Amino acid sequence: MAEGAAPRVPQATGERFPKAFRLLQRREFLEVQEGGQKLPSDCLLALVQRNNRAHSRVGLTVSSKVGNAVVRARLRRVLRELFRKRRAQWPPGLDVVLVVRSSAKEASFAQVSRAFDGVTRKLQRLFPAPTVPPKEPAP
RNA sequence: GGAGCGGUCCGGGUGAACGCCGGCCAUCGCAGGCAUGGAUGGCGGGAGGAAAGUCCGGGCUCCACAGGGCAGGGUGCUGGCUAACGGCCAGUCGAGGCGACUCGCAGGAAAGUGCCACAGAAAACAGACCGCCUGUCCUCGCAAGGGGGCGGGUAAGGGUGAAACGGUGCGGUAAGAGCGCACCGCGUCCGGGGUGACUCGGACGGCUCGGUAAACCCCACCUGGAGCAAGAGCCAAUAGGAACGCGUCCUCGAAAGAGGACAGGGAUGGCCCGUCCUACGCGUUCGGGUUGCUCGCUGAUGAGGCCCCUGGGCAACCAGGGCCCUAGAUGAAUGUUCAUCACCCAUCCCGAAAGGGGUGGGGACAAAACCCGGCUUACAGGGCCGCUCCGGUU
RNA sequence: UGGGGCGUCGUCUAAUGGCAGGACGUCAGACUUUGACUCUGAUUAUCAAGGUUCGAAUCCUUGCGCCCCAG
Repeated sequence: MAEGAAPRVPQATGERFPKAFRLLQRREFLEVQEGGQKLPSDCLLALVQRNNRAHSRVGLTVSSKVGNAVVRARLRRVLRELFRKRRAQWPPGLDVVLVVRSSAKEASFAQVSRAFDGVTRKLQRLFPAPTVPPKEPAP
């Protein structure tokens, strides 16, 4: 697991959402879930941990208790859309796992959007804009 | 017009912006030790009728070859279709409905075993509680007759039960009984029809044969196991990995070796047989566990779709021709916003009505994960076709 | 996604096809000045819908829910 060996990352600005901005390995999820801070917000639960990258990455966890495949897919897509649009408001250099609670089963786009903004505010408060990378990476 | 039955089709359309996934082409000494991946641009593609449940069947892959018997499992009216099936088509029988039509795990209970609680006299080689009839004895009574004891006949009647040993009627009898007769049921035989399930007709028997096999079982047929996280390949360094040879005994032989016998372990889902391989250790040789990546992986060399022609078949389906089509992810791609049209609901306005317009709201079930054939279950709203019954009008 | 297992009072568990039992709970009463302990009584269940059977928790079919294993 070479942290500095990332391939060329596309433009970090704009509203694109390539795979480089996402958590893709079970390892990475477990690492954040073990050592990250918990930020609850309505139907969402965010787990945050610093990474040593120039950008933040997000991973989504929607268990089968939330609903059937259609409901889960809709929530995933809505959250990805929100991350794509609001990514610029997030502090850089973070790995975030968003866990969807079962209360989101009936939630509309507006409700999920409100919960997502709650996560954004908490992130901004915990990691103010001139973020200094930590001296040693998390274990 | 009303009520209903069956079949079949659809599952909102168009456009715009920003994104996502993969394909082809081009560019980039962009990343990595390699396998391989990434970025940017262009062009075209991107969920369902059930994609679901995972209830069956098959392809495909590996298990060394996929064999025989037993056990186990599955199916169960008949004939056909199919790669196969527990599926489909046609028919038979049974049940339901006035009918269109629907439903049925629908073989065997006279091969054997088990079970049939409670109630009831009796629950399976029947039996006798009450009752009915009757013989004899005692007794009461003038008598008719009554009561009791000991016997015999009976299975019509009673009550119990899910079920009581053929049913109904007539005759018959002391009372009764298939004891006799008629019809029905049952069984056997004969004849006709049908490939067959079965059916039609006749004769005879004379009632002997309860239910339960989604109880064991019998009969007929089918059946090896696991599953794409199967499996195959690639890569730097360190092996504990892999392959090959060597087991014991006997005979022949000087030896090399040849032949025969036997034991142990393992694979073949279980057991037996058969077949195949040889554990440990030693020697020789080859090379790579894990991580990661690629292929498998999306099909034009398809069990593909349409049902448009031709032929066969009642049909399912088959043969030939024609046309059409096919997402490929792997923390897992389809979302957000807007415009507009069509549909449904509520409400308001115009209008005699038909209808027109405004505002607000609504649109189900459910998302590929190797592929295919079925089954089952879920589903807002709608289109089309055929048929049945009832009522009205001409 | 694939494979496997299980559903009985509020909880943990029993029940050869024949009245669903027990323990811990809960409630009420008794005992006690009160409480605890103890005693007595009550309460409450076969995941759902069909089918087989005289009769189903049990057998069959379909559905629903939960759990486990495999990266």
